[in-house]
Amino acid sequence: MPELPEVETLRRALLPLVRGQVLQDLKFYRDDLRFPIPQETIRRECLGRPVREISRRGKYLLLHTPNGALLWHLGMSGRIVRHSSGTPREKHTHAVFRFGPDTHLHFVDPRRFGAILWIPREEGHPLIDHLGLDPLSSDLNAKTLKVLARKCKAPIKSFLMDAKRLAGIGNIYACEALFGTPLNPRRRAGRVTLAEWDRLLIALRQTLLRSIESGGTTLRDFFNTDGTPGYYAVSLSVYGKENQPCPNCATPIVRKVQSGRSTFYCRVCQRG
DNA sequence: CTTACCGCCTGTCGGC
DNA sequence: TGCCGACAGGCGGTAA
Repeated sequence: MPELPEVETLRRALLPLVRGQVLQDLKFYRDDLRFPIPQETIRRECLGRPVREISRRGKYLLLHTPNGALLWHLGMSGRIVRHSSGTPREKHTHAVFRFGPDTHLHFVDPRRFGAILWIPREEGHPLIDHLGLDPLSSDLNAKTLKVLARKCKAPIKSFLMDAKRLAGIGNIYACEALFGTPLNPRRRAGRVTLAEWDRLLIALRQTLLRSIESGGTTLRDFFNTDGTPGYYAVSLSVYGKENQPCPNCATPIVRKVQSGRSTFYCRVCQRG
C-alpha cells in the first residue's frame, strides 16, 4: 500500500535511472488498470523523448518529458521493478518502459488499482488538480490546518486521509501520526485546537520523514525498484498491532473500524 | 457543500 | 488437504 513515503522512496530510486534518459521502447500488456491506459497517446508523446524530472503529488508520480508528463499511480499493490534485457515478466506485469539496455522498468500491479495516464504540457488533470497540500510542504502550518478543518465534522483520522485536504496520507501514517501526537482518532477534526494541530503536524512530518529515511514501509506488497523492501515496518507503533502492547504504556492496542477502514490506537495514551 | 459507503481487484489467511 | 468467506485499501462514484 504505497503511501507518500513509499512513493517518495520510489521517486528517489527512479531519478538516477531515468533522468536525462530517452524512452526507447514501450510495451503494454493490458488495456486498462483502474482507468483505460491511453496507449497510443503515450506511445506518440513519450517514445524517443527524455525524462527531464520526476515529481510527486501526493501518491502520484509524474515523469516529465518536454511535452507533458507520464502519470503513474501504484494503487495499493503496485511496484516498479527494474530489470535488464531479457528478464521474463513476472505475473501481473502490465507495462514495460525501456530507457536503456539495463533499465527496463516493469509496472507490476496485481490488484490493478493503479493508473498509467498522460498529462499534456500546460494542462491539468482531474486526478491531481484537486489534491490538497503536501504534508511536507513548507506552505503548511498549524494555522492552515486549523482553517482547513473549520466546520469539519469528520473524525480527525478521516480528515488526515482525505486527499483533497492533505495529499499522500494513507491508513498507516494517519494512525502513526495520531499516536505520536497523541490524539484520539475519533476526535472531530473541527474541534482540534491550534496547539494540537501543531503537535500533529510535527508528529506527521516526523513519521513521514523517518519512513522515507528507512525506504518506506513494507508489509507485503511494497518493494523498491531493485527489490529491496522498506524498513519502516519495524518502527510502526500501532498500525497492525491489535492486542499488542502500546510502546508507551503497554496497554493492548485496539482496532476500530472508521469509515470502513481499520484504525489502530492506544485507548490510554490517545485520549485527547 | 458535507460525510458515508460501495465496488473495483487479487493474494492471503483462518475456520471448517 | 482443500474450499470458502473475510479482509486488506486508494479512490472515484454515488447516495443521503
